[in-house]
Parts: sequence; C-alpha cells; structure tokens
Amino acid sequence: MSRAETRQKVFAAAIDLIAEQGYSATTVDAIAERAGVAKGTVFYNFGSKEALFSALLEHRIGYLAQALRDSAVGATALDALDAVVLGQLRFFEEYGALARVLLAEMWRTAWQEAIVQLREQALGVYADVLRRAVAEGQIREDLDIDTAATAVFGMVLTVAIERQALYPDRPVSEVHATLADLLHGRISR
Amino acid sequence: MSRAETRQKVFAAAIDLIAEQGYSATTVDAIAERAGVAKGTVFYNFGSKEALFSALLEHRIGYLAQALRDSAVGATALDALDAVVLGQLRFFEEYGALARVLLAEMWRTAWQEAIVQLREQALGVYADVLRRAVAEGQIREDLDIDTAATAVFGMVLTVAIERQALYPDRPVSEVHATLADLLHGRISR
DNA sequence: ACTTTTGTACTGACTGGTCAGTTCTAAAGA
DNA sequence: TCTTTAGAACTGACCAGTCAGTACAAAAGT
Repeated sequence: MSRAETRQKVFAAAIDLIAEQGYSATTVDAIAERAGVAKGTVFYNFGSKEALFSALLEHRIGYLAQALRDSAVGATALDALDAVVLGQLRFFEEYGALARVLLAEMWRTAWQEAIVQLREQALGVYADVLRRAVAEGQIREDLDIDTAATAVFGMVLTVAIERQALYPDRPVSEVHATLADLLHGRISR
Repeated sequence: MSRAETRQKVFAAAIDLIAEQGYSATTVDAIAERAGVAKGTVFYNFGSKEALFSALLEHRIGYLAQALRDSAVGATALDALDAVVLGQLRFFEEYGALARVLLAEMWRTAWQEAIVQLREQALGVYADVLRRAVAEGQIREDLDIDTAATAVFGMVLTVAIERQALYPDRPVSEVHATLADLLHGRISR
C-alpha cells in the first residue's frame, strides 16, 4: 500500500470521528482502528495528532475552495452567486462531516493556518462574486463585502448541516430555492 | 456565598474556557480555578462535568430565547425580523463565548435536550416572525419557514462570531445594516 | 546467481502523564 | 443544627507519543 493511500484512509477515518465527537474527544487509537491501520502508522505518517488534523483541514479546505470556484459561473453575477450557494450545498451533501468539523473548529485559534486558508480561498469565492456584482451594477456599492460573504457562507453551512441532521431526504434543490429566495429579497413581495 | 452565586461563577468560568478550548479539552480543575472555587464545590453543585455543561447550556439558551422574544417587536413583521436580528447580534456581543460554544456543540448528539430547547425556543422566535409576515402578506406563502429560520439564525451567529474574533471594534449597527440589506433583497438595486 | 545492504512503510506493546470523579477533614455561614 | 464550601490527597481509566523490531523491495556488491 502506498503512503498516499494510507494517508487518505486515515483522513477519512479521522474526519468522520472528529465530526461525531469533536477533536479532543477523538483518540488516535480510534482513528487508527477505523482506518484499519496500526496506531504507530498514524504517527509515522503525520508526526502528531495535531499535525494530522492540520493536514486534514488544509486538504479538505482546498477541495471545498476548488468546488466553489468551479461553481462560480453564471450569465450575471447574481446567477453566479446562486450557483456558488448550490455548489456549497452539493459539496457538503457529499462531505457532510467536514461541514460539522468546520463549524465546530472554524473559530478555534489552534488552527489559524487552515482558517486563513478557508477565509482566503473559500470565502474569497463569495467575495469575488459579490465584487463582480458591484462591477456589473447589480449590487449597492457600499455593501460590506467581507461581512456579506461570511454571512452567506455561514448561512449555507448551517442549513447544510441541519438538512443532513434532520431532513436527509429533502432534495438539495428545495433548500437551494429557499436560500435563493432569501438572498434575492423575494421573500417580501 | 449563596449556592446560586457559586453556580453563576462556575457557569461564567466554564463557558469562557469551553469557548476557547472546546468541551473535552476543558478540565474541571481549570474551571474551578478560574471560578475561584474548590474542585469539590463544582462536583457538590453539579454532580458531574456533563451535568454542569447541560445545566449551563439550558440556562444560557433560555436567556438567549428571552432576549430574542423581547426583541421581536415592530410595526410590520419585517421590522420585527430586523429587530430580532439586531437582538441576536446584541446578545452575542455580550455573551460571545456562548456563540462559539453553540456553533461548536449545536449538532453534537450528546446535548440533545439543549438542542431541542434551542430549536423550539430561539429558532422558534424567527419562525414566529416569519409566520406573522406570511399572515400579513409580506412573504410568499410557500416559503419553507423552518429552513429560512435556521438560515437567518446561522447567518447571524456566524457573523457575530466573525465580528467578535476579527473586528471587535466595529459597531453592531453596521453589521446589522449589512444583514438587513441582505435579507430585504436591497443588495440588487 | 547470490548475498548483503539500504530505505521505506508499518506494527503494537509500553510509558509517562493527565484527568474525572471520590473521599476525607475542617471550617464557615445561616 | 444543617448546609455549603475549602482543600488536599488519592484512584483508576484513558491516551498521546515512543521505540524496538518486522516485512519487503530495490540496489549494490561479489
């Protein structure tokens, strides 16, 4: 088995367990067991529990950012905004455990590097789309773009987790429609 | 010192430490030390670390729900919605540690009772306001009210934490204005 | 062909420390 | 008197990290 395969197996086991129990409640023994690997292998590959989690976060955040970038297309900037929201919902439908880990650990000072990466790369996609909307004249110039980007990201993250936890059978498209309505002010009509 | 006072001191110490480090990384010894209380006192008052945290969550969620209910006033339902958002921002300005704990532990199955309470009481205020808006004809009848309530709550929660962590000097009113713009669709104009 | 060496990936028992929870005595308050 | 708190010593389970050793393959030496 190649080193890369081992690392992927450990990542998969770790993200599931940490999503369920949180970082410090999750033991390296449990991660190793779920990954089908000896405990020593985890330390051989990552050096420490903390380094394992850092590497895991950075890897998955890179994935998320890529998925959002790939979604950010549309005739108008507001179409692109909808598309990014849908892309985020779809991503977390597949990687639901990451959503819970992000929510729980996103503001912990321990993982600063990963958080910076999240803000620059993932939130950056929202900020770019909002800036494009300003350039196209679809959005007021004085909107606080960083706050708005965080707001939309947090909104989608929360709803994605709620859907996964409470209504796993509801189609993503329905949830997306509700969020699009909220964002476009189509509620008040 | 009365028992109630002791409990409040322990609550205050616990919420701060748990917000910083997470539940399982926080030791009872540390809580007792920060509270200026003997370790035995914590167990005398709460019985266990878990019971302490349950009581803490329920107490604070009750507070939050009360604050939201008190805010939910306005000539129109949409005014009331804005007011609740502002109320939530203000509450988390004062109880910022709770915001981070809620975000981190909200979807953990371990604290089901508290989570049910949060959904019924706090999210319920948003749902009520949205239902009132439907009754007043300000909102489309087919909007998914539960999802929308969760979305707004999660949005405000995320932004409140970001503000506290990154821009503590920014006035709440500015953040509120941005969120109100988003919710009323005043972005596209 | 054959042995020996080198490097890489992995193993799992073991260690040293940590922490929730207990148990005691003594004291302070109401 | 009855309740509450302080403080300290203790237990036993649990856990991150270590380390000596295994397995195996690909050079390197002869």
